[in-house]
Amino acid sequence: MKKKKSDLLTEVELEFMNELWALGEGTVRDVLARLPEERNLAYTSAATILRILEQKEFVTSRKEGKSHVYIPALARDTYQSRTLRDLSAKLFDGTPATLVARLLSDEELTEEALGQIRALVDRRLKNDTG
Amino acid sequence: MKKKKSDLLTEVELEFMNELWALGEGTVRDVLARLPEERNLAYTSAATILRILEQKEFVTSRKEGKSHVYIPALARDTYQSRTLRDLSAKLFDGTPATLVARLLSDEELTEEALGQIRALVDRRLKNDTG
DNA sequence: GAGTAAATACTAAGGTTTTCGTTTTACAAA
DNA sequence: TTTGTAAAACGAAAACCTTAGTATTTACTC
Repeated sequence: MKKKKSDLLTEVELEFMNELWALGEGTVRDVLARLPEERNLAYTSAATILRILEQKEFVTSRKEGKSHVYIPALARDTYQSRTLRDLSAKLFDGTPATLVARLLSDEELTEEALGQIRALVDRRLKNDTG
Repeated sequence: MKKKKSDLLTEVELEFMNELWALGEGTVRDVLARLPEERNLAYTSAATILRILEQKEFVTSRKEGKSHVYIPALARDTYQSRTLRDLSAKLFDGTPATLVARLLSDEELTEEALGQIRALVDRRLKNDTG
């Protein structure tokens, strides 16, 4: 029983997954096209990263013409939750309230964001009765 | 202008910083003693990690007897904020409300945690008027 | 079926992280 | 002053991440 490798994406893997999530699915070229101009990544590098993502089972692929089309194997939501749980455990003593407290204490938080957050909490509390 | 160097702690670095934050300050042996039994890390490994943390300026140190005492160079709060800003940018489209939404959607969130979060938001909103 | 353009597979270099053995240094005890 | 012990400094191996060049395969065209 070898225990799992961390379940979390590396920096570049996340960069690619974000594009795939935005696209729904896509080829190497599709993903590459979405990266910022100044990124200047070789086609083969992009192909390697997607191959690794497939190997790690973050994406699947199907053959279409001569290309592979890559499809996220987990939803962005799911990965967001996983990341937050991990972060909460490692840096916030496992108490999500501390995490929110820190987020709220950020000076740069806009009024709008604050309002949205309050609405979210209210809604969640309402739906919870029962 | 090579600069860069993401400002963020690696996995093991964070593990060590957490112990230093809890201790206030400490020697290699102090930190090592706080790690879980099964961690089984060699003294020299721990010393190396602290040396790296010092080199990256996450900690400072002073000499005391024959040992070095390591002191966090940034507060945990500060690092928590930094991490959340980074995560928000990379995985939540830069909108903290999305992050909170995901956090709230976690099934395992307790009633207590939920209440605490609401209280935090309320307090923040009150203090903001004016 | 052969040629060709595009895609994938293979491989590897260079960087960082994690780990620890060996050597050097500093303090203290005899 | 010599010697013993604990810590620090050094160096380096192993694992993993990022990038990309070269080789091979694929599928479409004539």
